[in-house]
This record gives sequence, structure tokens and C-alpha cells, in this order.
Amino acid sequence: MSVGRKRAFDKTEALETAMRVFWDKGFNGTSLTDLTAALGINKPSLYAAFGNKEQLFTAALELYMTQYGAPLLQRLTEPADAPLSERLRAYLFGIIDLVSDGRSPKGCLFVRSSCESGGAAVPDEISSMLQDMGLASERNLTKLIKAEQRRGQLPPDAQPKAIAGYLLSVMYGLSVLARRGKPRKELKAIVDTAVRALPTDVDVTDFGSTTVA
Amino acid sequence: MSVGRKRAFDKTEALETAMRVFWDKGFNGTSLTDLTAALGINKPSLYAAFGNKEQLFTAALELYMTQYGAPLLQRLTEPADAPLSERLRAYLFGIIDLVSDGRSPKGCLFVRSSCESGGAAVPDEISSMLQDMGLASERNLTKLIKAEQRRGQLPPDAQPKAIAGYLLSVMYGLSVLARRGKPRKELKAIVDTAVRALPTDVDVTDFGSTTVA
DNA sequence: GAAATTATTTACCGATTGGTACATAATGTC
DNA sequence: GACATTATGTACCAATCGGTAAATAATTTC
Repeated sequence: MSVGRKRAFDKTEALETAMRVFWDKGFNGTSLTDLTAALGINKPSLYAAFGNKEQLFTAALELYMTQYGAPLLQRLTEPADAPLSERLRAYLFGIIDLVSDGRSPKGCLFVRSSCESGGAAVPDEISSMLQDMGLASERNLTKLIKAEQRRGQLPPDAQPKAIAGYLLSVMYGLSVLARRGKPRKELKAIVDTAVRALPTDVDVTDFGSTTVA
Repeated sequence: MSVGRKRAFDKTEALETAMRVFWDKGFNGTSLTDLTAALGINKPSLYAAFGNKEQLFTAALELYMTQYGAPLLQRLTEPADAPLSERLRAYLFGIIDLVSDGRSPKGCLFVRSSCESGGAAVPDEISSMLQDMGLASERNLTKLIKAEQRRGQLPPDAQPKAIAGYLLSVMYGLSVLARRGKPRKELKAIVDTAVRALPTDVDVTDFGSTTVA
């Protein structure tokens, strides 16, 4: 197999730990000392395994999105026979569980990093990565909303892009409120309000386009 | 009047500039060199005028809230004869103008600072200040919603706390999206969706509590 | 004009930052 | 066991961090 001395730590596990440190302290707020202390390894080992701080952060962010963010997406489509409002509710409840889990830092790593980035305080590569992730998730959500509209889960005059942006806005807001420590129960009440408010589950089967008069 | 050498810079103006640096780079991302460079003064002058970095930040945050945030609040109550939905719309449009103004850093200083704080990466005093501000604005908004409900601008079964949280959530989300550079027009479409969705402006004058059958 | 007071300038402080050179230890190949 | 290869530990680097001591410049009071 591989030649040379074996790594004394689990790389996947170390990345997971690093992710949580960034999640808690942000990119700028996390020092190499924070990382090596949390991972229990020295700097040369960290650099040999992950490159530099910036590369470690991008790897951690990718892990976060694929391991924590992406799995929730299936709640948006399954079960397919459930009304859209219920699937949205399930999805947003999943987001709440993620951003207000007592075992993890409060809030969302992606949201906090997005707020931190943009200026000159964060490397450009990280900023553009966050930008791309944000735009991609927005496109995907818009596409999904459009499909739901075609299925009759939303009125024909609804604007998928605005609705997708609206949902993202609520999601991001939940993350900020969770970071502040807002209790899970209250976050769920917000989601209930946000979902109930949407023009979903209107019965748009065409049983009379002319009003009843 | 005052004795001794006169300050060579305008303190108010300097605080305004410092605020914009923090707004752009965050507390951790802003160095004293960033500040002294932007203000055109050197460190001892900065320390003599504002204390230390932490105190300068809190002063900047307070300026931000009173000068940029607070004035928008009157749109929530005036004109008093306008429907609640229109006032909410006007308020949120004001927020959009604030967080996506080309002449200022994108996003909201309060939101980005809230995301940055909480962990050990930001001094406790700043974190608790942000916490207090957040809770205060939530209380105020809830109180306002309750009053509107009493005036009949919201149905009696609406939950003021959840609605206030919902509005804050949308607001905060808008700030995150604005930070990412989402165009103003799209942000306004989101607000339209968010406000139209609310159960406002329902005519709750009691013209029949029993359904029509 | 002397004294007291306040601001600015220069130069510096110890600590920490992200990052690395180098010697040593452990592993597989031959 | 010799050798190539990879990881670890120590010790270090220049640069920057937040913050300050001390000398000088400007201003009011007397």
C-alpha cells in the first residue's frame, strides 16, 4: 500500500473538528493555535494534511454543505405526494434542528461565513466560493419552485424566483436568530408563520376560471 | 473654553468612518492599522479619543443603530391611517435601501456582527450588547404587532410574537442576501412576497362570526 | 510670557499571527 | 538491514496584532 510513516490521526475526523471550530469562531476568528489545539496535532501535520488555513476552511465548508446542508434537501421533494407546504415545513424544521443543535455551534456556518466575506477581510477565493454556493442553492430552489408550480402546488401567477428568495431569506434569518440563541420552539413558530403565509396548497384545479359572480 | 491643544480631526466624522470600516470588515477582520489608515490619524490619537478597539466598535455600533436603523422605525407607525401591510412594506424597503446602498458596505452591521459574535472570537461585552439590542428590537416589534392586532389590522388569532420573529427573520435574511450582492429589485420582490403573505389587512370588522354555510 | 493642559508624532512593547526548516521517528520496498 | 518515503516534534521565522511610553507641538489660563 502507501509507503512511509502512517498518519497518527484520522483525517476525516480532524476535518470535522476543524469545521466545528470555524463554525464557532469564523474564518478570521479562528487561529492556527485554535485549530491545532482542537485537533490535537501540530502545525506541520496540519499543513501536510490540509495545505494552509484557507484550504482547510474551504474543505471544512464543503464538508459542512455536503454533510449537513445537502441531506436536508430531500425533504423538499419527498414524500412527493405531500403538499408543498408540508415539505417546506419539514425542510425548514430540519434547518432549525441544524442551526440550534445544542451539540454544535449555534447558527449556520454558511450564513456566518457569507456575512464575514465580501470585504477584504477574507481571501477572495473563499468569498467567491461562498458566492457560488449561494447562487447555486438559489437556482436549485427556484427550479424546484417552478416545478411545483407546474404541478399545481402554487398559483400560476406566483413568481418562483421571488418565492425562492423569500424562502432563502427566512432560512438565513432563522440562522441569525438561532445564533443569537432564540429557542427552537420560537423558531418553529416562525416557520409555521412563514409557510402558512405562502400561497401554497391552493386548489388550482381548473374548476372555474371565471369567478362565481 | 476647553484647555489644551485642539483635536486635529472631527471626532464624529472619525467615528462614522470607523463604523464603515467595521461594517465592511467586521470586528475581527478590522485591524488598528485599517482604522488609523481610514481615519488618517495614528494610534495614540485614536486611543485618546475612543479608548480601545472594543470601545470604538461599541460606539460605532451604537451610531449605526441610532443613525441608520432607528430612523426607519417611524415607517412602521406612520402614516397611522395606512394599512399595516403598506407600512411594513415601506419599512422593509427602507431596510433594503440601507443594506444595498452602493455608497456603503453591503449588508447590515448588526447582522454581520451578530453572526460573528457568540463564540470566543469576539469580546463578551460586544456579544452581550448585540444580544441586548436584538432582544430589544424583538420586544418592540412584538409590542407594535400586538397594538396593530388590537386596532384590527391583524386577525385576532394571529400570534404577535411569531409574526414579529417572522419579520425579523425576513429582515435578517435580506441583509445576508444583500451582502452577497443580490440586486435591489430582487430584494424588493422578496419583500413583496413576504408582506403579501401576511394575514394583514383582512377585514375583521365583525360582520358575521358564523360562517355563511 | 510662564504654567498647565491636551493632542500628535515617533518609536517601541510583548504577544500572536500564519507559515516553515530541519532533525527525528515510523513505515513499506527491496 | 539498507533505503526511500512519509509523518511528527521542536524550534524558529518575519509580519502583524492590540496597545503604550515619552517627547514634542499647540492651545487656554493666569
